[in-house]
Amino acid sequence: MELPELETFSERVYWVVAQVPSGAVASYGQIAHLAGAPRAARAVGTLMRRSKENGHEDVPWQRIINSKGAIAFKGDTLRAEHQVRLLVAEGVVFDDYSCDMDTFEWSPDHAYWAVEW
DNA sequence: GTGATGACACAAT
DNA sequence: AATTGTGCCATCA
Repeated sequence: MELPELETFSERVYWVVAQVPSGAVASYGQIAHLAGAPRAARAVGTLMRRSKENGHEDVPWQRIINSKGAIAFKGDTLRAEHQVRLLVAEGVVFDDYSCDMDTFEWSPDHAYWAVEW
């Protein structure tokens, strides 16, 4: 695949997230880093929450969790359970709203991840 | 332009 | 292990 030339941070984030394969997960911080803003993990969370209304209904938002391997918004039980269901269906093993990052965290394996946006 | 808001991350309790 | 405090930063109002 080719590295697209995306202007805005949000577009780059959505593109990176789209690269995460089924059966794997990635942290907000990892996505922020790959999108060129290493410390913008928090902003990535905002973008995942709003992905649908931003016109990115197809991005696998459910694969983005926090750095500890847990669902980020335990407050919203309904939504959290939905996310876990989706991930389990993809083969990720969850226990008490969290999974083992050593096993399931996505490892980007292409050289172009080193390029600068 | 300015300040408030989070699906974060990390260190210190 | 769980909670609290700080830093962060793209969005939104």
